Amino acid sequence: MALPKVGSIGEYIREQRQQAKISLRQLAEAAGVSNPYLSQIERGLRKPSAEILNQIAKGLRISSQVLYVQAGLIEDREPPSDVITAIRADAHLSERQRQVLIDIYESFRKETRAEDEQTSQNARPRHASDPDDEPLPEEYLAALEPYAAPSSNGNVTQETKEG
Amino acid sequence: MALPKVGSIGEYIREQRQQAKISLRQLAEAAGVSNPYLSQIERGLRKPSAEILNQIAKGLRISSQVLYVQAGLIEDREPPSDVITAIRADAHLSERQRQVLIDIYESFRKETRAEDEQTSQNARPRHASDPDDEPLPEEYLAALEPYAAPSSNGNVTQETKEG
DNA sequence: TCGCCGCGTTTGCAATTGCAAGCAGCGAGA
DNA sequence: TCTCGCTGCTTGCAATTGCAAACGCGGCGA
Repeated sequence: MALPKVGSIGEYIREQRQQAKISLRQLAEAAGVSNPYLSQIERGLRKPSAEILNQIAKGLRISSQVLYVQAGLIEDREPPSDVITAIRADAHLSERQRQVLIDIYESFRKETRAEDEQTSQNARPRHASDPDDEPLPEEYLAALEPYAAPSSNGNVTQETKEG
Repeated sequence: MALPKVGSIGEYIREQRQQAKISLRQLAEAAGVSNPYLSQIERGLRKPSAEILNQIAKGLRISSQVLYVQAGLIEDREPPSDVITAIRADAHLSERQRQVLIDIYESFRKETRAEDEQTSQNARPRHASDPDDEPLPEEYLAALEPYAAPSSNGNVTQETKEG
């Protein structure tokens, strides 16, 4: 249902606000938005941006994702079921880390499949480049480098930093 | 502050787009936004609304949540990642492979968290006696051994995100 | 040498967001 | 009665979004 239901997001916010027994102005201040604007949002006259939505969610102490779903900004809670999807959906990982994990995983899959190549239905090729003939390049080992250190150093060194 | 890094969302989109090997115009059409607007978004000149972000996510075939987190629209205090759940649920992996993947993943998480730690006090405090802090023992490297084939090409594509 | 096509970018402009200021209604206390 | 203080709502207005049109650049075939 693509239908944004712009109105319903406002109703939902109002419901939540009244359930929390706080006034429009209180929520507005807690959320850091102006009172009139919140009023218009609740009545469906304005379509708040995600930033505002996020602040309102904070003011209401509810998950912003719930609000986003209500607003139609997130399709639905689609929990990633398989490993690769989960890795891809993990926002905590850097792009490189993601790639390393995926490639290692795929290599593992291949290794296992070679051992018992009877259960391979569930396997699904993810990339156009099927890494069938390439072992893990040293890039991956480089990514693992911090862990290859002898046990004299127990700390993890960052590979990339941004600032 | 959460330091939204509004610019980084554009870079991220551009990265994803180039990784998918599609042109700006193609993505724009797939996402249903205008080409110039997408151009401005990618260069950080415009801050796209969540609606646009959602459409771009669809065009890129990636999770919109990831984009929202990148845009700072969702606090990344998300539920503990489904990556581990997915790994544990994967019947094709051996127990040792599973352990390797999980440990690598957790180490990655730790690195990233160490970077984020300045901005969010929500990060889990880590003590030195925390058993999770151990580096990967050589056992894990042994598990990776078959892939450690020393290819003579020292070609590591190092992507510096920004300077 | 043209013309054509695709790439990303720049340039105005309509539409919209989001806010400050102000308005009307209601209950409490003097 | 008047006056606070609170509720939510209406009204302009600056700032921003998002787009259509047009631009410069480079490659390719006639």
